[in-house]
Amino acid sequence: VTTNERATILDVAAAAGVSRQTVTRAMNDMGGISAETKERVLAAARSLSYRPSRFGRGLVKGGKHQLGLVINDLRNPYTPELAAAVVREAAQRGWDVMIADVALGLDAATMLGDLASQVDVVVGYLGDRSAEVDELLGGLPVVELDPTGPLERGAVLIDPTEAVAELADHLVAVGVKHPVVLDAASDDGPNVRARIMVDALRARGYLPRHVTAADNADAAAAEVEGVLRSGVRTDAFLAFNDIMAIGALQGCRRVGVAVPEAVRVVGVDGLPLGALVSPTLTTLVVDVEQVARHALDLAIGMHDGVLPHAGDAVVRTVRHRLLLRESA
Amino acid sequence: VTTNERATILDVAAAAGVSRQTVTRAMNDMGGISAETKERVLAAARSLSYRPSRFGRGLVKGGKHQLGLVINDLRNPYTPELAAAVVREAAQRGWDVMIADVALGLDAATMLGDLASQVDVVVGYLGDRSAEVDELLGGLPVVELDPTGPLERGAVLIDPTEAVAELADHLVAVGVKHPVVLDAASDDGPNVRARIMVDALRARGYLPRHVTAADNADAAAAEVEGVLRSGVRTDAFLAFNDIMAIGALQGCRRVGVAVPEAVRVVGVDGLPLGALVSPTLTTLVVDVEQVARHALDLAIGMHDGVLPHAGDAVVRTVRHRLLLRESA
DNA sequence: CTGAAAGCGCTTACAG
DNA sequence: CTGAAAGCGCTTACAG
Repeated sequence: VTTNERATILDVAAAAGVSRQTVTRAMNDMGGISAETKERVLAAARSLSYRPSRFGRGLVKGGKHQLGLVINDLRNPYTPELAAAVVREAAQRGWDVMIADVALGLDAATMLGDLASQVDVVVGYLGDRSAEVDELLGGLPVVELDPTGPLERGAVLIDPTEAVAELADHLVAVGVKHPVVLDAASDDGPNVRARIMVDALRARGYLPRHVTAADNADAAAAEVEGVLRSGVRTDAFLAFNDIMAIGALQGCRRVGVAVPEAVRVVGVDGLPLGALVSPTLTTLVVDVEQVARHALDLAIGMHDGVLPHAGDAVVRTVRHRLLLRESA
Repeated sequence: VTTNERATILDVAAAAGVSRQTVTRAMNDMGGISAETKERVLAAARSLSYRPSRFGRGLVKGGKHQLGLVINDLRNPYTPELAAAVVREAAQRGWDVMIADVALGLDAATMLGDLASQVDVVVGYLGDRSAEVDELLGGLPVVELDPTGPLERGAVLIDPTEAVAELADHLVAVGVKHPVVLDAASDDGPNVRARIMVDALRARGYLPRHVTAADNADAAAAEVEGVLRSGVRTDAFLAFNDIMAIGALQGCRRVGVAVPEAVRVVGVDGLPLGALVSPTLTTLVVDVEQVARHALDLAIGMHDGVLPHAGDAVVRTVRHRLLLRESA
């Protein structure tokens, strides 16, 4: 029988002239089967391109748990750091992870709904989709990473407050007078992190400027170049993240301004990349391993019913850490 | 009935006092059900934390196809570029992708065997695991990316030959006299790509040195520093990849050697990162989108039986492209 | 609008 | 060493 359909265990059994459970024994190296029969069955399986259905098998054997990781763009250097940490942490606990990259230009709602039907829990950056997520994910345990909206479910907060305070003290100590906060442009006004920076600087007597650029190195470089050429005195840039900080480094270079001598530059994230540029980048490091650990703790806890996964939010907090390198 | 087991459709049916297919109707927004009943069922489902089994559903509905992506380390900057391209390409064709990172320190054999039972095809970097893969993956269609061993299955080759020739011509044109090939250290001797570089240089009358360092920026920087301080005349480094090239840039900086004036540096991969360093990095770009497209073509072709997936190797080739920037 | 029956593809006891 | 039966959790016709 040559059809376009995928072969099933019964097809193999028929082709080999045995029963289905003999096929199971052969396919799964189970013993209780003669070498000769086994060979015949495997040959039949091969010739039919037979592969056990993961659904049939999963239904009876249970299958491994699957975690859905929602991310925003794998090409944003921070993302793979986080994804790698989640994948590793999950693997250690015997969970598989399935990645949905929402920045793919495909319909995000469809992707999430689709993911929901494949996995047991969801972890990730929901951003402004946070609201619609509950419907799409239909009661699935969800752990939101660094949520921007209200806390309605499991969440891992990433809190820069203390590291920013430490950074501000450092800037005071090295004599910075005119810092600028270089924020990522957003429709909703200043990002929380930028506000925290501004507040910390104000608390120390500064009158920081707040400028914005698109969240990439080129735009940041252009903005920094503009600020430096504008004639307004500036001796430090606190960037929204490392990529923008690296753009700031480029901007300084173009204008011929020395970092850190004339202008100091600080990023956020702690990407390995920051150690590869020159001058090396001072930054507020996120411990992604810790983020991943908390996320998995919460997700699995909710999945197992140890933690509530509706109503009250269960929250863990990870704090940034100031890493002084050459640029500030 | 409060047990630790996961609720099934029958539990919900019982709790709501309806039949199982009424539960199906409620859960799947199917109509043919009164608003009142639906609400009662959904409430029961909620209170039992009921979620349809993906196996039960998949068995009858078929489920989306899943592609297993085997990669070596998400934190290696090239990897997420590739992974993002594969995820996007797969999403466009309606396939889900599941990632197995073999560099996780977990048992690779277990991971692969595990992956095999979850997916319909496998795509990825098998490296020296290539040999054992057939057993682990049990007849699954496999597309190997940039294989190092013999071609035994689907494969996407990434061929630098032409770009290296072009690069060598360029080096001649700009007056390079003493190029060094900076290879990634390996137990099996020089990498193929390094050999191609050496050959191309020799063909143009050079007597290139071949040095090695561990495949990371720090090791490359140290090696380059050593070469430069050794007194042996050197005016170009052809690195195994961009990360090592960026290390070479650091090495030159430490010794106080100007790039590209005194020494030229070239990488391979075409990472976005190369545009962020100073000087910007000349490199041999891999078109990861194209790699992903070919990989999916082959994988899906093999899966659908259009392409053979045993015996003859089905191969596609992607060529590097020389991208001249500041460093060479 | 609701329910009884059949079946998706597999594995796990249980017989022989 | 091999096979007949039951069942995993769901959905899809088919009746009513």
